Amino acid sequence: MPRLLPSDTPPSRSAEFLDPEVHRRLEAAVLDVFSQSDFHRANIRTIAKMAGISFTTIYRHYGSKEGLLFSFVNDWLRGLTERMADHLQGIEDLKEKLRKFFWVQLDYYERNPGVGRIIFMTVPITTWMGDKTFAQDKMIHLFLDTLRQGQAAGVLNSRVRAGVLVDIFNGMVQRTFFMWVYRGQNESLAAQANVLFEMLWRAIENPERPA
Amino acid sequence: MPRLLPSDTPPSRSAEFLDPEVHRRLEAAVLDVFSQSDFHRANIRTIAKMAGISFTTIYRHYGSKEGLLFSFVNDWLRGLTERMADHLQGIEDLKEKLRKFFWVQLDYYERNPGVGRIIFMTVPITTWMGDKTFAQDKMIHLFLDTLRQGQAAGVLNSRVRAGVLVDIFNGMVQRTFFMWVYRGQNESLAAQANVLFEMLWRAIENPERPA
Amino acid sequence: MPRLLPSDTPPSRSAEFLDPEVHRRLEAAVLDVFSQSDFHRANIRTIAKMAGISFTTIYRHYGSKEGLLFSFVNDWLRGLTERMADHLQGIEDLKEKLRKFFWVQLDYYERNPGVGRIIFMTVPITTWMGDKTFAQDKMIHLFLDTLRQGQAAGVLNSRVRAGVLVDIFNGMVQRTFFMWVYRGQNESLAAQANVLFEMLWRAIENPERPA
Amino acid sequence: MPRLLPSDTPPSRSAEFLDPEVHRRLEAAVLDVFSQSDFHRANIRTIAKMAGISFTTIYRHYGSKEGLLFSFVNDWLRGLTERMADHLQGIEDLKEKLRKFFWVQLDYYERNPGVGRIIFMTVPITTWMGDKTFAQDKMIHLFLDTLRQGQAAGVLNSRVRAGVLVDIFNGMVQRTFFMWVYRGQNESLAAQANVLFEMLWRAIENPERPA
DNA sequence: CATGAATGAGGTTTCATTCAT
DNA sequence: GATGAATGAAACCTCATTCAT
Repeated sequence: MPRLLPSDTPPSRSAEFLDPEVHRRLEAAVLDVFSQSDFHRANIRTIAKMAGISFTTIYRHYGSKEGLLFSFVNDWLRGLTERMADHLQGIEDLKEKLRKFFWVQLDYYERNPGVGRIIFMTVPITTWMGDKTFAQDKMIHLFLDTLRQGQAAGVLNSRVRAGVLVDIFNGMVQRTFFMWVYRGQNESLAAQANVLFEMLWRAIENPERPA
Repeated sequence: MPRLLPSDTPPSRSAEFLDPEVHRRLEAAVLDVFSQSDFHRANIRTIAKMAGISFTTIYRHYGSKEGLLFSFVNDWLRGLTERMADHLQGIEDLKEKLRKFFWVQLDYYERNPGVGRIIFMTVPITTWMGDKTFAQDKMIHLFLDTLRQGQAAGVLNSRVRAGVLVDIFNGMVQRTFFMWVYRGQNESLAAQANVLFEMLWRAIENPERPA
Repeated sequence: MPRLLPSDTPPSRSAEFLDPEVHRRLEAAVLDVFSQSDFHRANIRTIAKMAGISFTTIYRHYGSKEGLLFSFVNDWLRGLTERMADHLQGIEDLKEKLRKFFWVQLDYYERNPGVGRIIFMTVPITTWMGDKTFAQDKMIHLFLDTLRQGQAAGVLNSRVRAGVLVDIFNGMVQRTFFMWVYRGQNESLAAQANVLFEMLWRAIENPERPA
Repeated sequence: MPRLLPSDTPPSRSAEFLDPEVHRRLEAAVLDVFSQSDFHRANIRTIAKMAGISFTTIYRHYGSKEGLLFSFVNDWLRGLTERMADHLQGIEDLKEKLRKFFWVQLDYYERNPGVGRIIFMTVPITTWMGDKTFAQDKMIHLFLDTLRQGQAAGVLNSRVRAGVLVDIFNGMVQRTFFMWVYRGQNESLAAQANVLFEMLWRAIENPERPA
């Protein structure tokens, strides 16, 4: 069964030696605090107290407030990426692949709204740009390859770079998640995946392709 | 000719009585500092020095760091909204209207990349949610009405709420702007408007409509 | 009839040209604010508002917060001095003179507790030392002469400088006033004058004098 | 030998955990700054610099400018009280007890003129009234009891409350100290104790007592 | 190693005082 | 001359980060 919860994945970076139980408590605290308050309002001492450790310990393991957040976000996104890879297995059809790609993301953020809030809402994008691993997002690269193949095969619109197709996808994920939160998280997010994906698909498919 | 530069629009809030020249310098400083650094790194004292005024004066007029930023962003967005209204005049065709809507935004942010950086990149979305005027964005409401009419007329996809169409539009604007900056602001942003809009259009148009 | 109320005396310094009615309101405000709060907590803007004038006007007339206070305290003390001179007239006996001297002060501060609070309680002594007129207190000089005559005549203790006798007198006035306020201003201050003065008298009279 | 210098007594309040050496430097700085300038002119940052610590540390330990001053004044006065208790031991005669009481104070303030300046000159009395420990001055209470016993025994004037006798004493101490400073701290203050005390004694002794 | 104390930066607030109208 | 805006200083407060034990 695929990994869903962040704590199922081992910590990255220097956190290797943090006691697993402590690591779990710290993760919960990070998720809670950073998802509830803007990055600059989030207080490391509060996080430390919630995790039952001293804030100095956090510093020794993660170096800085950003380091702490980046480490956990990487864990979380790795979890998402692994699940994505797992889900994409055995799907041959490009459209179905992309549909799945879209659905897995919405489903993940619906199950982990705190993670979504952190990535899309409480932390400014420029902060992510300071994270080296941000640019190396494996998921994106896998996705890009798929899209390029689709363009080469004439299925997808090839008038634009594949990156643009990614942008459309991601813009949709981000905006959809944000508005879902903004409007109160009422309906299911994943349940909207199909109708949204169909629109997305029409956006990126090759308009000249013979139907 | 339409208003393009932020300073062309009168200040909002309590800034009414700030000397126009000082207001212009302050605007330049706010634009500079907030677009270069994350919100929490932006330093009010630096802004005051750049604007050649005392930082107490800023506080008396704007009340807080957020107040300062919100005030100018409101000015800027009002400028964008006015320009938008100006440009949309006389366009009857729905598709052309939406195309214009998309283009004006990309063009605006290309000309005012600092404003775009502030709105989309350096300030977390949750901070904007604290701004009362954020939700009252007139531009969005105008846009929503147009989209609803399009749905009613069977031109646009009516399986989703009009809000979703807005989300797709805005997600595209935001993501496109961000990636444009991220990739170095090389090509013209507005120049991509048409090809991107065509994709957008296919995403939102009514798929069952007889062609 | 002797001058009792501060406003009966004309303003000093540069305040000559302040409208008499404004001057009266300003005096009331100064008395109120400086007697209720420590010097550094007293707020010039509050005073100005209470007096119905702009704080800038105060600055033009009095130059500074200290200048404002000094000016009125001088007016008030001049009133006390004049009344003192008035009362001492026609008293030949040294002891009766000193008794009167003591009584007039207690009586004055009982009637003008705000003035007493300002002089003895809310303003640090060092602040008074910055007031040129402080050292030139005419009342003290008149008093000193009287005491010196008493020493020369063998009536008062001449083992100490006359200044010391003044200190004992003033220390008693100040401490008595302060404790009267501290204990709630219950009994009459002037009513205690006689019993206190008798003690004072025994302190300063020449112990070797044949009874 | 009795404790004389302020730093010989342990710190009060939250300062328990301040490094002793730092505490000593801070005490010196507080003594210096607050004795030279009026309370409202005293600058915490200057004090911090002089003490070689960060001004945040001062705030964490003392909470406010007043808290800082109150803490040290309490230390100092505790030192005086202890020395007083030490000196009064073994004195049976009331007059000698009071003489000692007077002398110890003058001697203390002569050795610690900065403390005297702070208590009597640079800080307004009303500020002390905000200090809870001000009213609980143990020294005063010890003294009061002694005076009451003297009144009961018919040695001291019992026409006035014992509190009045304290007032006379304290008024004399305060005024004597102030004028000593005002006149340039030339002669020894303690050396004047005896002649002043004899005057004081005549003021408070029972005038009807058979000699 | 883990911890709490100290630090420095900077947001916020209040005011006496000065500037410009 | 009278006024309000602007200034600069400093108290106050919080926090990320570093230091020392």
